Amino acid sequence: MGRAPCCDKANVKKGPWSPDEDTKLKAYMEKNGTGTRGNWISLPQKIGLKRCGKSCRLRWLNYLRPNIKHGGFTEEEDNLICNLYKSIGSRWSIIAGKLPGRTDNDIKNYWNTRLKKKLLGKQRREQEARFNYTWPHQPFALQDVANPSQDHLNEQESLASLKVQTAGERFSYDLQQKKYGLFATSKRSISNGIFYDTDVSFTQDKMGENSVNMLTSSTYSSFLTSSCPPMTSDCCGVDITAGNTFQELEKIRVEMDYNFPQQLDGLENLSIPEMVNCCSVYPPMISNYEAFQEIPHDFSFDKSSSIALRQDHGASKL
DNA sequence: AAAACGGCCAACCGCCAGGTA
DNA sequence: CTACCTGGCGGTTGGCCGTTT
Repeated sequence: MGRAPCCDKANVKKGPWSPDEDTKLKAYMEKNGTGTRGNWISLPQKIGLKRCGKSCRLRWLNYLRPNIKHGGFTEEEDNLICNLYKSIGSRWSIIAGKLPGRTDNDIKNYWNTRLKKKLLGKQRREQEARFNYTWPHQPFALQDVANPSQDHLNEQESLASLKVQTAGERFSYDLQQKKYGLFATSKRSISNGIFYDTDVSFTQDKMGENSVNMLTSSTYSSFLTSSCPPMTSDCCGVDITAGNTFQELEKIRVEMDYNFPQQLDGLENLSIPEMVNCCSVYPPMISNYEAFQEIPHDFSFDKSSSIALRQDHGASKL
């Protein structure tokens, strides 16, 4: 049983507001203000609008109220939004609070349609300059688990024995987006030179009874070191991040394609090696704000092996 | 010329926290 | 204390419109 609707949906107008409706709402608000609790719900009836109270509130706050600015974001505003997003994420109302005359909705739209791309492009250029490396062209970072010194084996020859050594952050549950599928890593931390991607990939309650169960995993720890055991999980399943073979990943991808076709984020057309390549090093193709965080500065990129290394811990390849 | 595509943005949806009866 | 209600919020949708094919 769902919760009761806030208004009678059948008798409520939806869609764009007419000038007449705007005039009525504006006149009332300028005369009375929002006042006390309960005003929005009862307001449409008072002024003869066939609108939901929440719709009136939104229209007033985002469009009709005085001193609202639309469009024409300045460079200063761009920088402020980017910096705030990096530090607090998608807290649009708080960000809007720092930008007089801007609404959270406007800022959200502006971020999603323009600023995100702008910032990502800038970050990518900076990182390419820093590593003197062009991101999309790195070869796969593979390792023969039985013989760790043998990087770059031909995956066609021994695919089954090759394990994905790279980040795998595409396969995760995005805590920000609350979505399953191929998304940026949910949380990354570094300890003793080892990266940990905390990925809640699939859980039983969301997957449904006919789906495979996959679990919370701590990526690199699973085979790079025994000192950091994988995180525990209350459901058993398959670790779909680092440590999986390509064949295992391919199987998972097919499952995901079937169960979550909307959420593959464009990667469904890539081969598994391409997908892994896509997310093997920063910057991943992001969907949440953590991907905009600074790369730790003790991080370098080994162009010969295309593996990211922490400078003080060369043995801990990623 | 028209169909397809993609960007933009207003508006909607549903969840949640906090206030109130 | 608790159930209910409202406002606030972030994510998402859908329609409009300009551009490309």
